[in-house]
Amino acid sequence: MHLVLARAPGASPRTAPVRLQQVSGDGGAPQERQAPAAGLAAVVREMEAGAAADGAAGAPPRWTWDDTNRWYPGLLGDGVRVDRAHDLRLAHVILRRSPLTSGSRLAAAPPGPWDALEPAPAGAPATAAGADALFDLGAIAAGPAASPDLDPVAELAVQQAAVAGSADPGRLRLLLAAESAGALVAAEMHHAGLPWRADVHDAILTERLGPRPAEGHRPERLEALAERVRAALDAPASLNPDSHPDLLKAMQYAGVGARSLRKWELERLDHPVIAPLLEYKKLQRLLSANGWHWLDTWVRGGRFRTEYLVGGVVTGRWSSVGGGALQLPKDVRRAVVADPGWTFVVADVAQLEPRVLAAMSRDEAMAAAGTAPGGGAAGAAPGGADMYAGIVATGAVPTRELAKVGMLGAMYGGTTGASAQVLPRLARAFPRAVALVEEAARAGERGEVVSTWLGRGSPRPGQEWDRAQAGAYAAEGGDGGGATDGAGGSAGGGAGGGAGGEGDAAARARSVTRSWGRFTRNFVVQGTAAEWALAWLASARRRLWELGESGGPPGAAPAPFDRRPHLVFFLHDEVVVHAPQERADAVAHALREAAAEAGRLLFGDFPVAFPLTVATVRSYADAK
DNA sequence: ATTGAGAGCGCG
DNA sequence: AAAGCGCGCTCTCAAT
Repeated sequence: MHLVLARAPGASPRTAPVRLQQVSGDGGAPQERQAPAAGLAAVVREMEAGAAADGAAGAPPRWTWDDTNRWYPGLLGDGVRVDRAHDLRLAHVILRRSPLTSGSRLAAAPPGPWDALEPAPAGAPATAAGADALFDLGAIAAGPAASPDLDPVAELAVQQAAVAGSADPGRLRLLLAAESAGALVAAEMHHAGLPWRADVHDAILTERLGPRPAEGHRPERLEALAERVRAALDAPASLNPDSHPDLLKAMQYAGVGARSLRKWELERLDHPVIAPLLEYKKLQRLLSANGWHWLDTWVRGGRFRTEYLVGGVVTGRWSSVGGGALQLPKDVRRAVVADPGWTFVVADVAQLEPRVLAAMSRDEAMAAAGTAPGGGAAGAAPGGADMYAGIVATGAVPTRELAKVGMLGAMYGGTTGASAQVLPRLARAFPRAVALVEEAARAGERGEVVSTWLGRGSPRPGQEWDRAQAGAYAAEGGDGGGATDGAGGSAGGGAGGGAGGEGDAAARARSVTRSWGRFTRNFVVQGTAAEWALAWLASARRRLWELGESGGPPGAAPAPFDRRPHLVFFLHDEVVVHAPQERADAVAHALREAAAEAGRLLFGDFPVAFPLTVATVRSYADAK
């Protein structure tokens, strides 16, 4: 049963009463009640509790709202958790683009307000500086409420019709439920925050950079390295190592022979400047990306809070804005320390993407390589913890390293080097898996849309692709026609190709075409892996809650998680759970069960394993 | 002063 | 070791 939340008209959006409209499946008129804004949490709490008390008879409502972040943070602030949700904004994006719903009224309609809806922020950033950073990036809508002409009940009906009339309602229902559960998880993780010891972080910085300098000055270790770089190049004190053009010129003058300043390129050179320069770059990176300024901006009250953008990547992966949360360097993770009496349970999936590829292509030989005892049964994770070793065991390739680069090449579209060399052997051993990614690439090259396992559609190629195709036979270089770039933003990156010579046009077209093929090739795998991860998250969230409360005094975690294990971090194929120490084993078990459930939800009884590596640690850095 | 690009590196 | 996918973020520099 869907329970649709909307603001009643009048007053300010913050204080207006809330309409709760109960939409049953039979198409009848919704039953409605109202709650004062301040009393919403109590109503929700009561309905959730009532459903739980009813047992199997009363399933909890599916809370249906325009954007989870417009409603749920306030409920969490009042200590209220909900079991299920339907996020209309996220669902709309999926249904708009899915090939499974291409004939629906939703997909046929011109872009409307639901397409224009920007994601709402989950909560106030730690500082004004943080707020500026968020809004400057423009990724987050600052407005407190969606536009009033949004009718969530009507939108829900349109969405339900699109699903019911689709080519595969079951998959779409699963996808939409998983996406919405992800939105709940994201809001809850923002609410809880990632435990962060500012004092430990500061100690890391001081140890590596020297004491925190005055504003506008380099830390002493960094300044010393800059001086060594200048000395090795015979460069004046005015040389700023952060200025690439200047540094490159100085290196040229000194005969270093560097073409760029990339790390791996510098590493192959032999010159006295290389060692201090690499060290300088490393420390400068630490300072600028995760230094004291980062600490001041993003950590408050012992927690780091970022803004997760569910579905922020076209493939369905999450992105984040604020603090570079999904790029936390390994060595900085030492500052992620569990509260006293609590611990972290860190779990990640071994080789998620190739396993997903094996399952979606129904390649039993490849799936077996991920379950065979030959695949390193030594680890704590049961069931073929190392798929690459399993591939070696089949005899397809001689070494683990080749198995790995070969599979990555197959999934990314590698055309050179070792990965291309072993591709034929992988294709012979695992014909179905390789055929699936090859077909996705060909479809993309033809300009077609491809789909994940559950039905998330890839974006259509943009104007760059169109222009390249046109340019291939007519190198006139006119102004590329206005490319209707569907709602939701484009994925196409890339350089705007200028008008070039005729001979280049064909080559450029080939390059653009193949580039899009690599994108669609990877889309089906990365996107399906993201779906598996969503299902894992959703299942883990429910199982963790069902573990119940621990005894003893509440910890530092905020309600409703103050006595409960809860998710605090998610990184594509990895989760971190913050848990009372004595619950660690139960949490680990719940995460493994959730992984198995995710596999069943997506792939039924197809025999593919998703083994986890699980570690119980005080600091995140100790997990790997 | 603000904006946009390119380069580079962190993560999966 | 460096081709091939997806991101966020910082720094500098040129253009506005």
